[in-house]
Amino acid sequence: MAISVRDVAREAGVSVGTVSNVLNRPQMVAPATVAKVTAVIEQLGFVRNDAARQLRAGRSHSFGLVVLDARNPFFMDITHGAQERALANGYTVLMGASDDKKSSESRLLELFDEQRVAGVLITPVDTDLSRLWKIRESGTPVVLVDRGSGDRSFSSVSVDDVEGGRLAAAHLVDGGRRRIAFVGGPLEIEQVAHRLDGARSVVAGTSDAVLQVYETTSLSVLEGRRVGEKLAALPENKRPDAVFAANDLLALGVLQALVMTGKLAVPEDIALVGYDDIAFTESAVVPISSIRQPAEEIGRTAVDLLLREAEAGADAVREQFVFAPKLVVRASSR
Amino acid sequence: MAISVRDVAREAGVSVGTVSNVLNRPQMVAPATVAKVTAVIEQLGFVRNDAARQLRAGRSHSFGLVVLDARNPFFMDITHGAQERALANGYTVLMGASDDKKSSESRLLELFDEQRVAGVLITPVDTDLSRLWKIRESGTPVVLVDRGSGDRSFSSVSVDDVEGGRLAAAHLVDGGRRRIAFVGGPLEIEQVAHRLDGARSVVAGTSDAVLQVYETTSLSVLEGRRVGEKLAALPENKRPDAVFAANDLLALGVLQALVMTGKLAVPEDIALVGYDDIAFTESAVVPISSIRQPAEEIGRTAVDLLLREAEAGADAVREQFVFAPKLVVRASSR
DNA sequence: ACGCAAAACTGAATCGTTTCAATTTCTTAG
DNA sequence: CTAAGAAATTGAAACGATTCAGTTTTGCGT
Repeated sequence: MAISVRDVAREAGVSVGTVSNVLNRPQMVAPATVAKVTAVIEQLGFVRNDAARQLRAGRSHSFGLVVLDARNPFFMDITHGAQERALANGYTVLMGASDDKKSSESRLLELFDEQRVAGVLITPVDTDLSRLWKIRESGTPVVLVDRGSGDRSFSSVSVDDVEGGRLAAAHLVDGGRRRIAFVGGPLEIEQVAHRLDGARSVVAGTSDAVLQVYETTSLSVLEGRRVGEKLAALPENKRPDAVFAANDLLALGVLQALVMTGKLAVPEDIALVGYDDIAFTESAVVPISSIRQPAEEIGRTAVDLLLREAEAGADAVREQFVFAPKLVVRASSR
Repeated sequence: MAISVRDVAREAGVSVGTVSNVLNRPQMVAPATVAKVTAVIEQLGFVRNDAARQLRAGRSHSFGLVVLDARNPFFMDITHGAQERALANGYTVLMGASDDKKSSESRLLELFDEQRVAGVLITPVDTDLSRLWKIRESGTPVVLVDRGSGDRSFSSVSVDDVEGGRLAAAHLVDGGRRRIAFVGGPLEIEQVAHRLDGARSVVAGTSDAVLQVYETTSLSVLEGRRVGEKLAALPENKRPDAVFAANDLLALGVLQALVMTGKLAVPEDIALVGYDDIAFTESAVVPISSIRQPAEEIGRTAVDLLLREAEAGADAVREQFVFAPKLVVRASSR
């Protein structure tokens, strides 16, 4: 049914080797032959069969990307950056979301393994990286995304989450807030834990501020709303005067809940700072202050590291990229 | 380097055919043999090479999905729905964004062609479907997403955009608005044109309402902001008293601009209705009324149609699914 | 015209899985 | 215990692009 190089070769009166050369190294083929073969390819509507190429090559020219949440704009931006850079280098990106579930993560890695991807970009669900070790041992480079590699055993592109937490908390404390609620979870997610650590360190450095943790089961708008409602129901003397949310979806949810109950004003009664600085924080009921991370840049850099490792082979140097987070102040904490 | 069925066969003391059978039709193999082979697979860490499978099968077990904008939550939701349904049927989804560009669309289709995808799901950039005809002729089923197939020549899953436009305009007119601005574009995008048509028909049915079109170059927050600023600068007698935006990103942008200039109140001075009902409209400065489309459902249904067509082969019946849009009223038009 | 190196081209072997006709082994009725 | 049929297993062929050692053609200096 489908046209193969063999058909093209026959029709053009050359050998399959020559057709392949026209496709892959045209400079090694006489111009006239290139023209003839190209014409036949066009005429017959020949399309390379990538499966056959990959089989022969032993590797695909795709990277696998595992993110935590495909519907979080932050990860979409990372994906976008990665895709752009990969495409520019002749690679394709297969993206999948783990939704915080180890099982989905495994399933995706399994899938990528079957595809013999040229490399894996991943924001791991937890700190257990044994699976990734195995993958790398089998010859597939791995780069950690939005997550540092504690012992530097993996290349990684991340943002200093402890510093981000510090920035957020310091901003709130400097603004006179004393009862700070940290909303985020699950705490197994390293990024969340680090942001909390950063905030804790700032609060600990004051004489009178306190920090209370409201752990969530996921980093979603819905979870944020749930916590927001709980906060709104608190008596004034127990109620926090500031909320630091571990990401913007949570912040958005908290804000929605506070605004809907109508009794509490942001930032007057409760100040609010989110994390990631996704596009939608800017147009929220009350524009939300946030900690900005260079999402697209993270994606691009991660692909760069992957390309470098793929080239260098097994003895590649691991590189750790750590971007600095930036506080963006908006009405929610002014 | 990598372990192949051959290695497994040798180690387990059986033939490659048997290993393959264990993998694909275990019920045809003696239980003891299944156990032995499975154990060896485990022990050796054998992972199927998907390229080889595909090559043999002639088709991959992936679907290709082309959306207009990967960063628009609406399309993310469609993707999510499609992915979910595909995975449940043992398929994988390759997603790519055309960003409204015919060239990117072509590039993606080319890529999918090389992968010999089992089917294509696409929201076409324009009305020229000739490329898709060719793809289908070559044996790959195609389903149009979020876009009807005028002549029913393709299976499609869409939402009645004309009706959606009508709902939005009727709501505004019923609310006493008379000078309605339609913000959206490019008008080549069929969905945008249809929404405009719907709105037009409603306005034409009144004696005194007028509709003015502000065409945008894309359906983004930035473009919305641009138009919003223009609107805000208009003298009161030329200024519309309502805006119908072709999607929520635009609506969000318009809202941002209006709120930022601080002179115009929504909905008092200008009412606003968006389209898609993405999650973020609810938490906007002023919660935005919108036309809801069942995004995930669209994705799921599209995959269903694809599966059905793939099974039926060339003589498959084309099916048109048209969902009804729903008006969701929020503060921006109350 | 001749020799020789460079350029162009050839085609069989290869990648790893699945399939299927052929063969071997197992069951069971008589 | 045997024959026939079922069940289990085998292994070579096929999928289609790429590679590379080997062969043919071209171009050039003398």
